[in-house]
Amino acid sequence: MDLVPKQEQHKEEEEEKEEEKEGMMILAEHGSRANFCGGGRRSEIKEVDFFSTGGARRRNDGDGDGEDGNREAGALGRGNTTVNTALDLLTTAATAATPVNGGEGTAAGAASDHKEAATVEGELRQAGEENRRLRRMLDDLTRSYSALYHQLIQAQQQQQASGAANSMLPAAAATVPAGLQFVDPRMAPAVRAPAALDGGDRGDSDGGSGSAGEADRQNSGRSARQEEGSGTPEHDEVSAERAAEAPLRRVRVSVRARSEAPMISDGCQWRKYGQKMAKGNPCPRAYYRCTMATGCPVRKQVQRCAEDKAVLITTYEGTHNHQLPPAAAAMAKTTSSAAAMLLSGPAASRDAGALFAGHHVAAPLFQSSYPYASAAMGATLSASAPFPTITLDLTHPPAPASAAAGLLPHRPPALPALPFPMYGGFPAAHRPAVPPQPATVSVGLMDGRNRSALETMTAAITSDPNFTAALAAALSTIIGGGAEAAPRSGAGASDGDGNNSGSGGGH
DNA sequence: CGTGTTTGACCTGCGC
DNA sequence: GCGCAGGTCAAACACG
Repeated sequence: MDLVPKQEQHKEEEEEKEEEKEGMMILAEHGSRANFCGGGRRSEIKEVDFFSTGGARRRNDGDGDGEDGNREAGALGRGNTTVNTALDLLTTAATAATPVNGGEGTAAGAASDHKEAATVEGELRQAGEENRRLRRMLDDLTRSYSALYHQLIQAQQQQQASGAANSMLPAAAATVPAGLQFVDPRMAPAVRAPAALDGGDRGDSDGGSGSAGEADRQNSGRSARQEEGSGTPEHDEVSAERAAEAPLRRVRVSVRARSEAPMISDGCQWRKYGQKMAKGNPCPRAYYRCTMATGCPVRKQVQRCAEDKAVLITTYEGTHNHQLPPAAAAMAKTTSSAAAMLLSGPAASRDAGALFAGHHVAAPLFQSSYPYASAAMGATLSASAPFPTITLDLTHPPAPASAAAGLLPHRPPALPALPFPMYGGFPAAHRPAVPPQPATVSVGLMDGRNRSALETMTAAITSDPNFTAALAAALSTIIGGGAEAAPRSGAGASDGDGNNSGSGGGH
């Protein structure tokens, strides 16, 4: 009901944001304007909308080389796949804090604005150069990946040819190499699972109607349990089937990011429905459900990391049964891609579960199966969680994919901590190829605690070309697989801080 | 007054 | 069977 006016309001805010996006990165660098410690419940800056989709274009436009941002992003993809991995960081706070042109009229103010504009322009040029460098690096990585992939396929074919009669090999391993799974998750039995996370697909296919209830039943723990409780014979088959699918359906995507804000923004509207103290963590865990549509089963948990309270852990579960705003869709793409990577290797997932059960470590599954994705995205798999959970760690620059594959020479690991890594080269590329633990402390952003969430988040994402590369790779696994049409998944990142105008949640 | 948050109670699964 | 922990519900409360 209230969605319409709120959306309109949101639209207006977005327009304002559009105007201010250009300066976001610079603002982040300057840092001082972002106020993440708002006091009021409503006025507090709670969101870090780091998956908004328009800013890169603006920045690229500002680059002045006449190159369209979309084209730039398109270069990230290979062939016909256009993957816009541009990640924008913006906060409502920063937006609000950004001075609005006009109104002041004082000469000093005008001079100051002019000076700032010049500074911004310079920064934008630097950003443009950085973008070009990133693109080149991405191209290199992509080429290297393609070469390796083809080698893998050839090796696989040779293996199959030589060992065709050898039935000792597990079928999956013999026919679907991990790399292939990554490249084309559709070939894996669990392919539907990522689609399950991808609410957008369904929403597009059936308009999101009619499936909401089912999705809710599928994703609501309580409802699912109640449903499974009916033990009629004819339910047994279904139950068994559901039992088999349940783990896939319950896949969760967790996003770790440094943020002072109580929640990170993903463009979705959330309503808090519970809060619990989790064992082993002094910080409470908040439970949110999506309120963008009635009965949307998507839920998320927000909790601060026990080891580092500056790290915000957002876990998404479920499938949106409605259209998502661009920002949310972008985030959804990311998380659904991550889920796709996780689910495209069911055998690997099980292996990981067996190998790492109870240890809560990053399963090296991704290092083995998805060297690029894992190394680049910092994607880790937690086997200790009740459900398969893939974690996208944005708290520190992930290991370089190319380095992980031994494609690029290692560089000295120690680099001076830059105030804003985005403009300081690629610190991420200098990190060890394989992080020892997922919970390892950020290197490049080690001193980011004192920085605003915007700055750290921005740095975490934008400074890391491998992250975007991995996103491109991950998205490419979805694109063409039916998820491309409008990949929206239950991943959003955030927002909720109370500004949500909930339409009433799922009950 | 409508909407969202808080918070204690309740339910369920799991391990011992 | 019991206790613990995770997850959810819903009444009470707060806010605009």
